[in-house]
Amino acid sequence: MENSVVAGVFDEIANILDILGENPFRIRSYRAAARRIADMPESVTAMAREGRDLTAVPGIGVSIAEKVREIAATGRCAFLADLRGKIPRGLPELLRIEGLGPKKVKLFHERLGIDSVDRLEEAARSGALKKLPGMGGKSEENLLGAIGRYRAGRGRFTLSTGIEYAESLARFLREARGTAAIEAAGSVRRRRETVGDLDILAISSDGPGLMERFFRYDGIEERTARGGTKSSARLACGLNVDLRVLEEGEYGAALQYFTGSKEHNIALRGRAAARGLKLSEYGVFRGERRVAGRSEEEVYAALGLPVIPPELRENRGELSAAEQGALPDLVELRDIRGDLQMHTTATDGRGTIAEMAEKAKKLGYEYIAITEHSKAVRVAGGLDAKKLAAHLRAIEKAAGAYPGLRILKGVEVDILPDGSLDLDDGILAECDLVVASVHYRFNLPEKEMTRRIVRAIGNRRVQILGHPTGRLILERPGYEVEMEEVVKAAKEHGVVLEVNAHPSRLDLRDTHVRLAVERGVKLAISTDAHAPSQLDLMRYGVYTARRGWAEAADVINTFPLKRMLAALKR
DNA sequence: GCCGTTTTCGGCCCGACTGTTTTCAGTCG
Repeated sequence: MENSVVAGVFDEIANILDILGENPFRIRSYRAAARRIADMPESVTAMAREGRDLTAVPGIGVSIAEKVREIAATGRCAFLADLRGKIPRGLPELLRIEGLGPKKVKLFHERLGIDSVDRLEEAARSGALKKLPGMGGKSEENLLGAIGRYRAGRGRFTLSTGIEYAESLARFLREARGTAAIEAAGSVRRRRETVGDLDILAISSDGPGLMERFFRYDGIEERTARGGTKSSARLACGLNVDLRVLEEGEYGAALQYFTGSKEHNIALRGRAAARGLKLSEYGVFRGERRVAGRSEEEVYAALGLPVIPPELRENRGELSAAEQGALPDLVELRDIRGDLQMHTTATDGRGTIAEMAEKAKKLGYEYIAITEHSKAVRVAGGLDAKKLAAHLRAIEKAAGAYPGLRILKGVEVDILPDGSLDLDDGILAECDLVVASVHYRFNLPEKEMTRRIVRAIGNRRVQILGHPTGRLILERPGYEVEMEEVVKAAKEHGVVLEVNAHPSRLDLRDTHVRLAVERGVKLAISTDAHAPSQLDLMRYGVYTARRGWAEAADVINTFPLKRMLAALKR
């Protein structure tokens, strides 16, 4: 069973306990455990079945370990079933509406019998809500807006959307007079796969002027707050942006604080407290005196640590690694020497071989691989053996025009439902590079899907496993597969796992990258480009690899050609 | 519910903002 499912159980428990008005610390424990489990690279139910000690996992104690074992054994959780009976089915969903927390959900239900988004909207429209204590016309109005946004599913955005707006806003604001620093913090800076909003921090000698300019930004739809140090707005795309103007002496502390993650900050604050210090967004304090805050270097140094790269700040062991001087030397975009998955007009790509090669040259690459779909992918016009053979010759011919760039003759062959490949051995043997991927029959039971992929990995022609879970961020979850088994098989057969750099895929995801790195399995960061411009998406794959603690040595397309080819051998 | 070089009991991060108040509750990050 996927960890996200187990995490979902504990999140739901937390939500219901929250509405019931339970002890907030007990609720926090369930949420912390849920988050911890979702982040674990190993399958927690598998650990339970193997009889391993789950209480060794931080955040999991006797009670939650017991529930995990129950879920692993029976697929259900009696405690949750019991809780569900205590409140109407629709209440937990209401918590997902912006500005609505457990107290109000409870109040609305007790006083007006509201148990669904529809009934909530009705009550808001009829003016019934504003008569309740603590509510008023403004609250009602805001709630209606939030319901609309919730319905539009505008909650989160892909990292690329977040980064594009963050960079555009920063460029725009940098032009304001008196702006000394401008930077996006938050999940964008940590390069999380999705972002909920933007936190932009600034130092300015003219705060009001900067706020003024902020509200003149083109994409702004609505001003939602305006204060001396903080203003907020919602962009037309639905993204919320906070702009904070800070003093020089607190900028580093604020950058650290607003970059998060929350979990990293909590751990860091605990570390501060243990040293008789207090850490807040205003600095590191000993008593009343600020001892650090100007820069992140200063803040971390005051706590006896080197600066931790933002991508690692998830409280997944980065603090102890930093303490021991064992932080990884993370892979960087400039380490990348080539791109090992892309498509051309021969199938569903929108660039010719020559156009892809031109773009690769501009990026300074030493090599690329053209990896066309195989015939099972009908919608993409996948190639059969005969057409692929012709295409391989076309690649050879085109390659002559690019002496400094090695163009590998590749294929992205489909993994059929039984784990066999869509093309036979003869034609695969003619390719320099075989990437194998799943493109249909996603709904196999986990065991079968795992068998399917593991069998493909066992095929001696396969060198890279493409987008290993098949997910599309914010659109569909990946297929159910035991990643532990996949990584194990990859290790055994010397198969490389792809980190697909497309912002909607980022697959392997960060926690799976970490698992692969820990097990010594090599990675390839590939854009899967379907147009020349998409070769620029490489940065997102690098971010994801960094979030998984990958170093250049873990990523084969940071190697020079000869060494890269050697790494593909199996 | 979790956790422990001060604790196996008694803590658990902490401050800003909003909308409602007449000193604060709820939500958010």
